Amino acid sequence: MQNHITPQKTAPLSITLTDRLFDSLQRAIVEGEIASGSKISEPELARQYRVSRGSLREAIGRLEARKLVERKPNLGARVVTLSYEQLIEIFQVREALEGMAARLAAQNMSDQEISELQTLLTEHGQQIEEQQGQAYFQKQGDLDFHYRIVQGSKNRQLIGLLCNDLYHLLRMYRYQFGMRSKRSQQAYNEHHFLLNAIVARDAEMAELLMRQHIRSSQRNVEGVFLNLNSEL
Amino acid sequence: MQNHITPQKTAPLSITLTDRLFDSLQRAIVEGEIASGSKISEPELARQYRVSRGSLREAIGRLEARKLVERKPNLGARVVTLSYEQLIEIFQVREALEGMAARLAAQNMSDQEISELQTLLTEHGQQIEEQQGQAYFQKQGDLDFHYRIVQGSKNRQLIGLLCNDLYHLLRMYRYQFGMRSKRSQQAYNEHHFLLNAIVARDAEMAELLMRQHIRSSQRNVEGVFLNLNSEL
DNA sequence: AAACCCAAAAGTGTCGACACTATTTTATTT
DNA sequence: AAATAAAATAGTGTCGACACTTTTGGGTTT
Repeated sequence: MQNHITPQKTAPLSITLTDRLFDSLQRAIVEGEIASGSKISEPELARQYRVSRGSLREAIGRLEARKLVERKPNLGARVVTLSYEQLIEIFQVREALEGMAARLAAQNMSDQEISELQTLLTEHGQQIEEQQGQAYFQKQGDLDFHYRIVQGSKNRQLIGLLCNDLYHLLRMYRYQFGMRSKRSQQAYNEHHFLLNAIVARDAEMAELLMRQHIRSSQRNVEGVFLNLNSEL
Repeated sequence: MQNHITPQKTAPLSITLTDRLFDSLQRAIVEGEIASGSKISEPELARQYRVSRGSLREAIGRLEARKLVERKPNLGARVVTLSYEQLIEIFQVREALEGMAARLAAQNMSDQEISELQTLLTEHGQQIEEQQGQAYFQKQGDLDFHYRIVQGSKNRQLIGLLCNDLYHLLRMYRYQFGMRSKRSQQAYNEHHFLLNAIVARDAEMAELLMRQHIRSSQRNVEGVFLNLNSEL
């Protein structure tokens, strides 16, 4: 029984409701709209999003798989609570995975992709000179750069782990702790070294430099946290 | 408000149906009971397991998150098809993650845990001498050893990624391709070297040895596949 | 007033039914 | 008979309802 009054068949965007719900919720959680550590009430959220509980539960299930919420049987789901310890854990995993990604990228990126990455990095350099202090673009730029290298690894397991699982958690930390680093110039330099290694197809060196880069970023975060604590 | 009459509070057997379903399906898929690459019919499976489709769908959702099945909107879910390329990808991720795990384990394992691991390894050595060729126990032993080191890293992100995501996929390959390695003696030696590094609390060396160990295992698998192809 | 118990309310887990989409089968045209 | 179109079938996506569990609130006892 096809309804011949609905001509919007043109949009095979049959993206499922659960998908959209998942995206919305993920964004809301990452950006702190739904407070970290808060309990998630299924009936309430279902009303709020005008959606049945069934679909909502499937979306929450995915959020759980991405470690954005924790669920206990018969008790419900809570948004994860961020901790300094967990952030360090994430940095350690990133160091391992992105180090490998850089190694593989040095082997597997196409010349085309590499030259695009060079262009991107040049733009970043200009932005840093022009607008000193505006950390917003830098953060985005940093993410872009890392993102491309991960893609360049051509390892789909790796890509999935980093882009689907870890990066969202990391973005959540950035939003909620508002980490504004003053090391954009330093980070830019490190990106440059790393890219040089990739251009030279030096996999070993690429991994080394990526790991140093991430450790450096980690130390920066550690410093911020120490300062924060000393201010209390 | 302690209830001194209900001591069985210790056993919260309220494990949800979806949980059990997920476990059953995961086992069935990993062990090949549900053929790799085959389509999953929700109504059929629901009848088979005497369960409603709703619960089944939640379980399938989790399987998807663990990359054991792939789902396309309105088309349904299929068990992932294993490929040589994907197996190599998994080895690369393992090398990165378990390398880091070994590094952290060298720093964070308790003396108690280390000595237990030494005991375990000694048992493995005896088993190898006693029953040459019985690769079953060796495989299990290898998994035990790696499992403990990952736990020893004390990094919950890392533990989750390896034990919940990757290891099941890896077990699936083992079941379906029946990889029986003839290098149990070699693997045992490598485990021993690695453990020595951990005993010495040499994190750098532990990571290096773990990575070599996994690469060695990877080369073994590559060899098996090449032989397989030359036999066709 | 604090601790305990019990009933009411709210929340989660599970189910069956309906709506819409994709596939297969049947019917029609050339 | 092959190709196309239409109808029937099967499958997935979404929903509302019921069952069971946990929490809440009020009433009783010490």
